[in-house]
Amino acid sequence: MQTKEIEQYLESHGIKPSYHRIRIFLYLETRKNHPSADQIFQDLLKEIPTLSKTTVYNTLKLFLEKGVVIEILIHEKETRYDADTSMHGHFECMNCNQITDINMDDTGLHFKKLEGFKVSESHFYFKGLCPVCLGSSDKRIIINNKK
Amino acid sequence: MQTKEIEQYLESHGIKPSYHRIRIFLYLETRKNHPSADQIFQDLLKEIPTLSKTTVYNTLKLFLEKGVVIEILIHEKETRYDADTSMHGHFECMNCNQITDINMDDTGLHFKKLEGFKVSESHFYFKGLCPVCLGSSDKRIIINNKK
DNA sequence: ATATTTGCAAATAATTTGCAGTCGA
DNA sequence: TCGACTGCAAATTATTTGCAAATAT
Repeated sequence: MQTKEIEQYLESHGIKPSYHRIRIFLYLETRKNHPSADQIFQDLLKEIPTLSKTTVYNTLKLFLEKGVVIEILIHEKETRYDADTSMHGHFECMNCNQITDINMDDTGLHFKKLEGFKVSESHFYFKGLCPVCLGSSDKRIIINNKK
Repeated sequence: MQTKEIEQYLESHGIKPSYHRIRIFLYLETRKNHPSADQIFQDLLKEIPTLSKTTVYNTLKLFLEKGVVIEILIHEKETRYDADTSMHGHFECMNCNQITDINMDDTGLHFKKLEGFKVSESHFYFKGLCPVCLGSSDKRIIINNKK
């Protein structure tokens, strides 16, 4: 997305497109790295030295309320964020902690409506070892990196 | 499960069945209420006044490592625990915060293996309103209780 | 000029850790 | 007796809050 598009996208969701908001959304949009609030803060701080962590938290909270990002509750310690709000799953590598998008069609996953419930969010995630860490010839990193 | 069975179950998973460990496992087993560490602590404190929260945390960590409980990462604030380690989903009501087990067969959910990944855990959860809160004639509680 | 956005510093809350006392085989 | 289990208190860490300063319309 271009900056112009992001402005429109945010506005269409009732978010005034301030400079910091655009930059944070752009970050999520382009990196697609499912970062924590702190990762966003640390990375953007290099480019925007005046940025404060409170603003990151404020912005993420607003984005969440307005539905332009979703929370990924996959890591015990910290919430991760995703600007892709379409239905998809996630995989967290227990070795490198990278989070990968999982296309639902690829998994063949589907489910019917839950009787009697009003479902507003559906999430699914997996944990294990990603192809990169699996393929590593040095298996020690898998053991040593254990949290 | 009887206390005797729990002792055997814990031992078979490499856990020495101390009094507190048995009581905590029994709590999870019988209530099936997907509690937080604090909920377990508060409830058991009434019956075991000498219990400390550290012991609850220690025990849950051990249970997790030994695979007799799973973590439910569905609530942003706190980790919930489940002694049912079989594959099943969860539903968190955004009104009453109750967590309900979802039988995978009921949802028709299934998925094929993820190519190239070594999957050791699969989780899925839903959020929305449960039948009880949906059926309530006083809709205000749904609005007022909003976190 | 007026409402919104930002940011510092302090507060909160879940969880972890260090360490000493206690208990059970 | 000896190592495992327990628990207090302090530390850590992610997140939130109060409020004042900066900014935008």
